[in-house]
Amino acid sequence: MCHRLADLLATVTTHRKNLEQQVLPDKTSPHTSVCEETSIQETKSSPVTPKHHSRRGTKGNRTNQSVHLWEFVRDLLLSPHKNQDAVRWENRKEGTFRVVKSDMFAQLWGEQKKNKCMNYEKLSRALRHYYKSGILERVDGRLTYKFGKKAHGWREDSPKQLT
DNA sequence: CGCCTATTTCCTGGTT
DNA sequence: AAACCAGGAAATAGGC
Repeated sequence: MCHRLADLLATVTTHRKNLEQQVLPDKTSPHTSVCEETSIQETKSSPVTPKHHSRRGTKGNRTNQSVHLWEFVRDLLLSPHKNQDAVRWENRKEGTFRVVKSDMFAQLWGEQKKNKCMNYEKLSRALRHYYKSGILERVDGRLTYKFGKKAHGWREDSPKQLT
């Protein structure tokens, strides 16, 4: 849920996260709606058919289906397909990449997660969490990140796993 | 149901 | 001044 619009209106005076404000019976808004921002609602009849892995094949198909953020970014980098200039390699060998269009970058992630309220601020926070786990490493320069030791599958000559 | 992980959401404050 | 970056906290969502 990402509709705190009512909150904003109510918290005009105090902006302290305390005060248990669990009383929000205000249903004055018939369609609180999600946080519609960019009214770009193309997809409707667009052929977004992923058309691959139709769940099955070898039995163990339950290990993961959620696609982690870093994998999503890696796949975006690896396929000039969708990635409309949202993110680009800075140095493929090093594993550094740069977010060119932060808005679209967040847009794409939002689509993937079916979250209309995604934005770069929140996406970048999730990315920052990766520094601690070693999936990403910090590098200087705005909008630039680097794959860490725990990330795999992004090298040009990487058969797959292999630390 | 509870625990756990991977984000997601929010926020304060600093930097470019 | 608008966009970013840094993290801490707390809330969620899905899996097990």
